[in-house]
Amino acid sequence: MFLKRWVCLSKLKNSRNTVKKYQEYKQVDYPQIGEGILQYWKENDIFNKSVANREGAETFTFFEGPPSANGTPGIHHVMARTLKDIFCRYKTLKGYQVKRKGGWDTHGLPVELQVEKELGITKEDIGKKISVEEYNQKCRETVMRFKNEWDDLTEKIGYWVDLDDPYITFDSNYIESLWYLLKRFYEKGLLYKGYTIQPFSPAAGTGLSSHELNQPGCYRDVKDTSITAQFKLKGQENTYILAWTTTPWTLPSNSALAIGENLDYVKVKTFNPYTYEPMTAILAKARIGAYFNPKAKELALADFKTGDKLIPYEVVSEFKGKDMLGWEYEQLFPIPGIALPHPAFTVVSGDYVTTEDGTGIVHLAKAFGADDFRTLVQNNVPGIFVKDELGNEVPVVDKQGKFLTVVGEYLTAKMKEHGIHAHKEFGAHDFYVKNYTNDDENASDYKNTDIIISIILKNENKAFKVEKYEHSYPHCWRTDKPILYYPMESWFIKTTAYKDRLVELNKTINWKPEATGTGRFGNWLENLVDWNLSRSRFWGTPLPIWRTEDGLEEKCIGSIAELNEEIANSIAKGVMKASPFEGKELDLHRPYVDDVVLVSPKGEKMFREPDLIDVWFDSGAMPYAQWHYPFENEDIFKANYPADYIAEGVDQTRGWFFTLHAIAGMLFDSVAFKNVIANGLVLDKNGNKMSKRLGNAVDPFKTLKEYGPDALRWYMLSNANPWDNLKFNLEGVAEVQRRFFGTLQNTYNFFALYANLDHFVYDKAKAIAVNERAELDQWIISKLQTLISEVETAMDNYDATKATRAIMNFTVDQLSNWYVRLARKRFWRGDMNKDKQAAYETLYECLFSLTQLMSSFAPFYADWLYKNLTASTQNAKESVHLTDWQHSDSKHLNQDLEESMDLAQGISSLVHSLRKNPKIGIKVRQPLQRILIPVLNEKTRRQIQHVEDLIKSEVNIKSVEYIDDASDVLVKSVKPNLPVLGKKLGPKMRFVVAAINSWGKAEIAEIERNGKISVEVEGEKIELLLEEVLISSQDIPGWLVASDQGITVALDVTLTDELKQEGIARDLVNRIQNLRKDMGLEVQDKINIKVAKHDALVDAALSNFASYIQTETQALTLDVNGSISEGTILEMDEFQLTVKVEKAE
RNA sequence: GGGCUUGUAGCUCAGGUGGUUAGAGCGCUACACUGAUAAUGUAGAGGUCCGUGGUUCGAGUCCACGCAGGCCCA
Repeated sequence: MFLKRWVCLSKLKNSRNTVKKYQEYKQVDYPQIGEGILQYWKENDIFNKSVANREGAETFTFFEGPPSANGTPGIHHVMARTLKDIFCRYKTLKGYQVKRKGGWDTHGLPVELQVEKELGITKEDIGKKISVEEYNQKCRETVMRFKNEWDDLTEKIGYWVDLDDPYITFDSNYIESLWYLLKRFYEKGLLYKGYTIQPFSPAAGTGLSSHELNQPGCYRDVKDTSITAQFKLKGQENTYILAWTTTPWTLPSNSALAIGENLDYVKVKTFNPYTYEPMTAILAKARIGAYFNPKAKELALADFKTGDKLIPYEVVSEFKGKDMLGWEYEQLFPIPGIALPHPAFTVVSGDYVTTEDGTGIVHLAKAFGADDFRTLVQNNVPGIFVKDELGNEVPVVDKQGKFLTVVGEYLTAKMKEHGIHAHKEFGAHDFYVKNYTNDDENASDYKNTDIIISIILKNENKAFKVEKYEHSYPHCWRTDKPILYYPMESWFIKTTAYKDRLVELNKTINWKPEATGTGRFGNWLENLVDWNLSRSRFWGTPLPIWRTEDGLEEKCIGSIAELNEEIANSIAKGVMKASPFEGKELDLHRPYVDDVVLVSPKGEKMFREPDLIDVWFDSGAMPYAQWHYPFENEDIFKANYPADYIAEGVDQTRGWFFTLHAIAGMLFDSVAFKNVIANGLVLDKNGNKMSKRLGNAVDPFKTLKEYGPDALRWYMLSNANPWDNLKFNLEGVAEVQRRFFGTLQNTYNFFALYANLDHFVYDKAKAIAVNERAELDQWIISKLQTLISEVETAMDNYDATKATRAIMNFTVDQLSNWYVRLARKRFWRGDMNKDKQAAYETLYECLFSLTQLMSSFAPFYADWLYKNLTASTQNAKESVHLTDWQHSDSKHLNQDLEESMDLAQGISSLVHSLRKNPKIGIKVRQPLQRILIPVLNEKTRRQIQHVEDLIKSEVNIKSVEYIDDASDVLVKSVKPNLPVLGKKLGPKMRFVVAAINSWGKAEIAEIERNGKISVEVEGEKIELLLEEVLISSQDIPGWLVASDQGITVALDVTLTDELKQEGIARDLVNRIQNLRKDMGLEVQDKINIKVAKHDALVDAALSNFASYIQTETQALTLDVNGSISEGTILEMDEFQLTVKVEKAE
């Protein structure tokens, strides 16, 4: 239905015979408006024009954070994409050229996992059951599977971005740019190979991703042997630091202890509970209760006898953690051949140390914990490693989860020494750290490595407490065995080297909300660790580093040309027979790059490091790679770097936001973006995360079909700040549609209806000057100027919520509810005259301005309305999106008038409220004589007088009277001006306030007369000045009074005969209008009225107000007769009236 | 476990620098309007401002500690 109208509208422009210049709509179908306008944009190439129009203008740069098209888009993508869109549209209106290149994120684990699932394979099968070539081909197909859905959504929600020429991260040109950047890192010495502690499954022989570790059921409660070990302080007799661990097998690898600098620690004199040797223990003060029985507190140390159950203890000193820094202790397991130089075996600081459990002192083993590793690296403390056959440093536990021989021999010797017997004979190669051998744990005398270590420590006076401890520990989802944290080789970008600069650059970025920049992102930068680039996968950007087998020679390739040169060289030297790219399209992915074997300067074969790089590097490099910089488009790149604006979900803080920032800061010494909005999540209406599994996900396509794009966008922006989570509720979308779009549409229809009747067509050149228009017109125009600057300020500050709310408030409350309602009669009464023209022009100008103000947020509806309004306008722009931003015109701003109108609105509201008072109950149609307004200053009186007529007609009263100081009916009240008095009086406030509140007429008169008054408080005299109190009028004796916000109004409720007559006349008009409507008369039809005589009052009303009744009802005659045949009986409030209404011929 | 964040009416949200009676929209109740009419208006009811302690003459607002939800990281 709408489409037909749309066609009509398009024809309208060319049809000279059409009477209606402004299309009227009985109903609007918002989804169809969306579709119709989208079609119009496509046919007329509006998006491209909006960019091309600004050729040569200053650029506003936006970077698109690439989504991945391997899944269907959800409702939260509408949020993210809307947010991106609005500022680009706004800046375009403001005159900037805004190029927006779309992009696709195509690599990474999610794609690979999806393909594995679909093919029913695991990572191990790749290269065996399926070739890497086939597998990657499958990934390439999968990753763009839902591109059409994405493009469809992008268009339907009106996100203007270049979808025809997007950047794609798997593209060879894109990868070439990545290689260029990687090489720059490499040349600066910022790309290096090192270790990182990662979850590792010895049973499966593979590392595990954090994704795999977060699978449900991976963390399980298990009982492990826990030890509180004693680390003997060097040079002190029998003094031990206590440290607790749930992984005793890591104790031989201990090389430092960590404390919390601000925690309190104590030295406690006591006895070892296993050997009963006297000792001094060091632990956190807060943990005393966990290690010592309070019942033993009263016991004397001297009374202790070997074997006593209760062990006495005595705190002998107390100190802060930072006092312990640098303390040295003896190695717990002095295994022959494993010694370490200073500062090994010392106390260091760890910010993660708590007193929640353990001793408040944490044992550190560099190879087996990420925190441990980081802390020891930061403190330059070496870890326990031994050299393998190749001379590489390896941990004392191998990749099968078994202690190396050197430890195994030590442990077997200790077992013999202490006579420890187990369920089997232990050889030097039998010490598996977790039960990876599947020994029967129920076998008699079963002992695992942890238990054997415990016994040795107990016997050697090195264990203070050994017990089973239940905790949650991750397990491998494939083998069900507990995982180990184990050092794995990895390539890193040395972000720590640029930490300070990155922090500094971040301070120049405008974050919305600010806290994300200073807090979440700022803290992340402050605690920066090197960026682990390596991923052991198949589908991704290969690391362009080739190495000789001994690792002594290395090459980093920075371009395709360089690669080809090296290949040629390799072929020339006879290492390779032919290039793997010979005769086919260049593809830098695996497996082809792995087939490239280069040759080193020394003539050695060089193989590519098998790692892929973190996909976040792909997207973080988009400012450069999207333009294939530096190989192409250097000029475009330079004009569009850094970005003025980006927006993504807050979950990207450590993802895209960081990688953009790191690459820009480290290689270009620049920020990558100047303004950023980190938007929150879209939750369901109950605040739960949306998920397809739970079935609470909202389908964006369905929602668009039902509500159209504009209401959806508007709702998302206006309901809450985008950086807060949004509880998405369809009822909210419906509300926005009803309240905002519905009201606006009604206002437009009202305009169109009457404009067409009056043949009004807006012509800017002929418009009446604003200062010659009615007060009401000047007021709404002034309000409009205020609105324009509000929207502008909000948008310049990246605050779309404020902008949309301001527009909504203006449209609904000011324009529709106040302006149109009060000006209504001007539109329908009489023939075209200057006042009427001014009303049309004013309303038109407001609507027209609104189309531009709202166009960024509701691009379809705004353009549709714009086109309706400009269908008859000469030389109108094709689209509101091609217009130039209107600026707030200060000469139309009238603060005084706006204040007047506020008073009018406030006073009207008070009178309405009085009329509704149950004691009075006089409806608005019944005129009343007067209201009384106390005014304490001239300004207020003048401002009210200004809008007196409005008030009178709005609340149907005859006159407004003012009472002031001169009048003795005025009763004033006084209250303290707290902010002013508070500063002056401080604690004495209470008494002074009480005094002021007790004041009567006399005191108020005194302070008004003298400008000051003296009060006695607690025997002290205090002088109060006039400006320290607030005087208002709140009561008029004998009148019905209402007051609010400093305005007081009294209503005269006396009904004279004349007022009653007018009330009757108005009632009659009302009933006759209903009759007219029932009879199906047109607005312009004339009638004749006959009324039966009733009583003196009614008859008088009819004769006195005859002309009023006739004008209002368009009656040519009004006869009052004794009786009427076939009349209609009208139900008046208190009586019945017989009338006969006939259409006049 | 850590960092950040949110908590105000049944629901969604406003509430610069502390100030007397904490606001709006929706919903609800009542009324009005009936020539914007599948529209509209007005009024009313509805609140231990998550809790506890503290600072202050005075705390929704500032501080501390909790509780509950969320995101990210371990």
